[in-house]
Amino acid sequence: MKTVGVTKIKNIKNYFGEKIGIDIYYALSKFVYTLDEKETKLTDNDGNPTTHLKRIFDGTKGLLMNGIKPVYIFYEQSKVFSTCSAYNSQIISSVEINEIKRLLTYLGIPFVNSISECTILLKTKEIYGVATSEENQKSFGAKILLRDLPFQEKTKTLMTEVHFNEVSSFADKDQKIELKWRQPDEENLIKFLCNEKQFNEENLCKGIKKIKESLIKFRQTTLHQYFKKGKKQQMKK
DNA sequence: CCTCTGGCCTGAGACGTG
DNA sequence: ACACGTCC
DNA sequence: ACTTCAGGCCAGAG
Repeated sequence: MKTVGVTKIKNIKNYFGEKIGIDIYYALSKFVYTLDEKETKLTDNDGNPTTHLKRIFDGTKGLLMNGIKPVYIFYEQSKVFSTCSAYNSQIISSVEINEIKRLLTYLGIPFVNSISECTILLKTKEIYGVATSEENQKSFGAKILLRDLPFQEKTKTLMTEVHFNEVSSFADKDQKIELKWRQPDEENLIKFLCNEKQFNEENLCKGIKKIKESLIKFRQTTLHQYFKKGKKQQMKK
């Protein structure tokens, strides 16, 4: 499919403190697909896959370390056109989805459970843009699609935005959803990932430490961020 | 002679270690 | 730099 | 809408 939107490439540094929505299937797509193809599948002791948990933990860590605040968008996979369909020939099971929600809760990362909530977040400028497939852009109500997200903690410096004029979803003006990014719940993370899912505790704690350091960085620059936002709003007028 | 852009094609993870 | 093994 | 995304390569334009 040909891109209808206008593409802009920006340095990741420009997104510091930015809140963005991420289609959960978009976040999972590549990683789950390629890893599950391999012989060395990642599983817990019962043989249940754990690739989805590793992806979301590592990916979220990477985003936070790059200064981006994610909110994950959950929805019925059949509700929209085949999101990332080539990768997602496999349907992510509801068990895995619920495990991811549990993980996000312990991580202190917000998520919403429907496309309409995503639309509200965009309408109220609670989030800047959404990472999803181009097919879903209109129904999500996203004028800005995000690409090349830094799910890894290193190497990436550039991120792509695709701007669109049209959306097909509209939210009620009065509705508002408040998002909160909390401190990770270390105890429950260890219980869940290490005791139940056989993650290496040392590695996990290192990861949690990096997430906490990122959150401190956010707090330190709150004032700067506030100023930046004000400036942006002025420019729009 | 360049630099840049766009179209076409292709392959598909992240990270640490040696 | 590159190739390879691990991650769970 | 109905096989995606992103990066590399190369031809053609400016």
